[in-house]
Amino acid sequence: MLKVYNTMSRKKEDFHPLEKGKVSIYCCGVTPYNDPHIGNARPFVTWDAIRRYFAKKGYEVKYIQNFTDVDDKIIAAAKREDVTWREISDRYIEAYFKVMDDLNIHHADLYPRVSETMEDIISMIQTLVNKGFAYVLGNGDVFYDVTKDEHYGKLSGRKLDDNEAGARIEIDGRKHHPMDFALWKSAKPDEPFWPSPWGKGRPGWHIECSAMSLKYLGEKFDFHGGGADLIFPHHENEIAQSQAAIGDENSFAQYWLHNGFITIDHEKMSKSAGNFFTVKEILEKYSGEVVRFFLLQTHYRSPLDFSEDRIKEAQTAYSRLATSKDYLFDLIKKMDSGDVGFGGMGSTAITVSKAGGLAEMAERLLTLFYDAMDDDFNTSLAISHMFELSKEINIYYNEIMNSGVSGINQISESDAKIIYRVRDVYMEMAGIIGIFEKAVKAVDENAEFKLIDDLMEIIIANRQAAREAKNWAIADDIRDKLKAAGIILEDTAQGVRWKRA
RNA sequence: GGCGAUAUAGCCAAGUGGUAAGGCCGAGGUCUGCAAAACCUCUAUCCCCAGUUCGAUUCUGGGUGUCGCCUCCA
Repeated sequence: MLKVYNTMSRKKEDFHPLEKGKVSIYCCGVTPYNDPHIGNARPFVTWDAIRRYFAKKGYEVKYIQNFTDVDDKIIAAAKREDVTWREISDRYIEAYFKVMDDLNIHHADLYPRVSETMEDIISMIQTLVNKGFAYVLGNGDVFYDVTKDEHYGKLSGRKLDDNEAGARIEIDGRKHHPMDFALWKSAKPDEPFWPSPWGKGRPGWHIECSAMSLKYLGEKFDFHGGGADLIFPHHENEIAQSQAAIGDENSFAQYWLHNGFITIDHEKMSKSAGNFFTVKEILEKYSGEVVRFFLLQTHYRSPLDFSEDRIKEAQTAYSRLATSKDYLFDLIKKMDSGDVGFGGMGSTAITVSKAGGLAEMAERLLTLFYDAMDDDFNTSLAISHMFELSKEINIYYNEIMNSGVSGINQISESDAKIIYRVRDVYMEMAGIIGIFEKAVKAVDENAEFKLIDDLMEIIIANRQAAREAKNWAIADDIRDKLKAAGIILEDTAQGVRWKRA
């Protein structure tokens, strides 16, 4: 049974989908006004792993993620650069996709934008006004009236009176209650605007997510997610306005999931504080898969400190897993190309299966992997099971490579089947974590990679000749130069392996 | 001030009422022309105090530390 931690109840709950076999997810997206930073990446990587997991379990997943493309910060950026707000939002939406693609993040089923959802937003505000949950000021501003909402504060656990004490914001005297929030803002000069029953203006923050999720997922859907800082006020307000508009306090999202923050030197990273790393700059030194792996090595709700040391560590750990993957594919490549002489029926009978234990281990670890994911998507624990399988694969690989006089010629047919199965298990785990996709694809589908593959064979063969002549200077020189070029050679008792750094 | 998290080895990080996964780093070893990779061995009693219990790191209460939200923020 899948359990998820629901912020609403502050505990883990059994997950029951609203509709059998289907999962609907709304994840708060970004306001596209600058390059996404590593903190932005966390929720999207998290949700990507979650939806991959649901898909793997056979659910039909519907995943919606918005772009808040009408916003103060976008307008401000546009003014700074003397371009239109749309240029800014288009530019950074593009930047968003570029970076997320590098992180192997599957695209959402839909990326609604505020600017394209205006009618729905306006009609929702109208409903709230009609029902008496919102009031219109003389200048055309519309506010949500929190005092009309007896359930207000149920997600964040806040009471209306508690919030005033330490609030450092200047209270807008036109509001009926300090916690009232804007649904519609009348346009100031030089600002983009849309016509509405209350005059020219644009939506306030919060209402867009309500309108979009209801439009595309209906009055009830399974998950709503985002960063922990969105709990209040953003999600609180979404709940308030949505449930008020629908008239059902059990409507809207059923499970609220919030990821923890990324910190830099244990301080919260934030754009305003200036202590942030964009994903782009991290990707200059580390692959998207490593960044992704780094994020998933910690449970999504825990805080996560980012630093050069941490990401380096993740890269080393990732390489370890990748080595086992390479071992498996190496074995299979040899088997498929006929380098492996199968023992045939006669010799199979006298060959003790070396892979038997591995097969058992793989199945057990796969089960544990799923158990971990079932426990509130514990990718950290799930990955640890992958490491255990990795070790078993390495042991088997070394054993089989060291067993024959001429390398691997000891694989019985039954063991071969096991190797394929272990490959599938290992790649299934990797597929949920979302790693080993670029490299695998590259070899299969990329002609240039095939070429490099062939070239490497030539280089290695020549270097081997030098080694046989004990010309270590040339052999080492070739290895050093390849390393400088980004290719690592490993001389083993069973032959030479190469991989990209 | 209100609300909410969290405290596990040198570092990172899971987890359980019955003496603690995994990763990184470090030490020694196997293999090896060297290097690398891989493998083997070694490295914790879980912030403090009190309580519940046969037994708590795991539950309860208190304390302390750290972090976050209450203002745009993933």
